[in-house]
Amino acid sequence: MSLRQFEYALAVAEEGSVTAAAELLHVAQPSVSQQIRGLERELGVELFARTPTGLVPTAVGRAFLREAQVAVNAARRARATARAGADDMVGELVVAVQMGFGTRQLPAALSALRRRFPRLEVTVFEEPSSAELERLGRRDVLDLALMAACEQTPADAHRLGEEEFVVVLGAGHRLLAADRVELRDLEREPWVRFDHDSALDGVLLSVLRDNGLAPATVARVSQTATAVRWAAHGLGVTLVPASAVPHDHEHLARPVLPAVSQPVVAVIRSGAGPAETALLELLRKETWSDSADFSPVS
Amino acid sequence: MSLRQFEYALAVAEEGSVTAAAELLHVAQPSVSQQIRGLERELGVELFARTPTGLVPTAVGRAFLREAQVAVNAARRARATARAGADDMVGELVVAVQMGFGTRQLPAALSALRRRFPRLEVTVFEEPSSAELERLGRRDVLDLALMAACEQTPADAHRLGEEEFVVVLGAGHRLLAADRVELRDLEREPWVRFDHDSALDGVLLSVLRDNGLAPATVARVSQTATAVRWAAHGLGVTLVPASAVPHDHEHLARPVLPAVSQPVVAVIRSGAGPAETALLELLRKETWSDSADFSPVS
DNA sequence: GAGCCGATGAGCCTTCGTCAGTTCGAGTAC
DNA sequence: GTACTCGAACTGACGAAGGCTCATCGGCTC
Repeated sequence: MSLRQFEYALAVAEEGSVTAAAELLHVAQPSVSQQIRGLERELGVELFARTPTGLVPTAVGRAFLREAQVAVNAARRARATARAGADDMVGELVVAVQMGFGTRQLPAALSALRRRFPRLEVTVFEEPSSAELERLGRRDVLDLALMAACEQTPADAHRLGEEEFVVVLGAGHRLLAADRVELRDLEREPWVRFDHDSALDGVLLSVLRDNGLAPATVARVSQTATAVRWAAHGLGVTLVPASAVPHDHEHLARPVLPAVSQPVVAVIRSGAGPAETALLELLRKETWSDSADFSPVS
Repeated sequence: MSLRQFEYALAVAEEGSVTAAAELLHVAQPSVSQQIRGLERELGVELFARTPTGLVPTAVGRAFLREAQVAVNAARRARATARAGADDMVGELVVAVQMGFGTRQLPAALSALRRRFPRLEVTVFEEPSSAELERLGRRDVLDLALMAACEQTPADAHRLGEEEFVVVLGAGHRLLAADRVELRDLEREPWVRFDHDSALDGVLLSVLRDNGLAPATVARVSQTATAVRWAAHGLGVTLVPASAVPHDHEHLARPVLPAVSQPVVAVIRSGAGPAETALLELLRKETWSDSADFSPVS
């Protein structure tokens, strides 16, 4: 697969035909046709249905093209970033956070950090997958990564505590009467889940499987704030790290039985400066694993 | 640029040398060296510094590699999505939302939609840029897109209303005493901004420029929930669509003078089914442009 | 001096493009 | 109903460009 193939396929989807796409791309029509065929052959699926008037994306083609668009956009940003030069990077702290983790702890630590380093500038990436964070960390392109520990976590990772998972229910939900929710009581509930292959969706699948359950999916989202908001609206229930629940939704969140939690670690860049090490210390000082807060309130 | 070059560069960053990366990639060492050189030549920048013991990413190289990793990850997901087949797509509604827009309206509309179509499953993408949403819409890979109107908005877009922007201040901030905030009073404030090239960052820059101001950047984030939370913590101030502010943070939000707002439109897929058209009608019924809510509360 | 590293040049193989032509389906005229 | 035309995608041949390996060189460290 190549970016060229992605660009050709996206052009075909947009223009509706190979011929029109070829004109747009300033290549001959057989070139586009061959690239599309080659891509379909490599993947073993039909991305487009052939009609007498042109090509139409299939359902799997559309799903594919959404990701292809992400790849092409990232490549364009990569080029723009490189061309803009390194001037933007001076004095910057680059932090990546696994989605939903440290949602309260990180801003508190950064506030304190800013008092020590008033000119500091922070860029934060919120990643869906701890595997991707591990990869970014290994490639030394981050200053600090905050993630759930997993089998690829390097030995020099700094353990911060535990992040407890809670289920968020809709306002008026019958299970809000109890302090905690038994997982089996969620058997027939529809779920607001996270994107395919994301770590948070993996946690949900793993937890449900261990309790002999299967999720009925009502929605897939990419951000924890969205999942919590949609669950609060009653679209379904969702399982998220406790710190991802805003204060005004805490009354809709309940710990689950059996309890679900994950160890949280920070990985700091080799050769890190004073700001990174100070942030690490400030994160250590934060409170982790605060499930005791999730009792019913008046 | 190609995915192959991205993979080679990421491998070099991870392994620390061309030779080790070549072994990992099962190609000869000159192949990796040439690909890296070709990439640097094409971009006109040095992504790696040469040392006697190997290559080390430069600051611009690290920024580049972060985006390269996003591209490679998206390509991997594209392949996995295609190979998994179309079975996952049956009965699914794919919605893309421009970051920060319709944050309250969409879940309310989806709740009502679910009452009419109980088996409906929704996937939502939250995109940073209206240009990317336009592109996805033109490529017919979405069922419904919700975004700020711009010059590329197609003529058949459905106008829903206005999204008013508000500034979020830290608890105890001096400007909270007033009903509204004059932009010029924010002259020396540090800003929690959004990612480079994102639409929300574009709005901020445009608004400040029009008022003769320049932002002092304290942080860059990708999600509106994060920006609001960090502003509430006092890390800086942030400018977001009003609907992105959760209820428990409304007391920290103020409309700005001169007022900032953007028209919100929905674009529906050609040949859309009953669920899509019903969602559109439900979105029309929601309340847009609710800045009157943002007065001080006891 | 030995070993490790990246870079260079030559040669070979693969990929991508164009060109010419073919096939197929839809629409139109008779 | 048949024949013709048009527009589209696909196929095969050929040439150019890209990517790979192999051999080698230069620089640095120990």
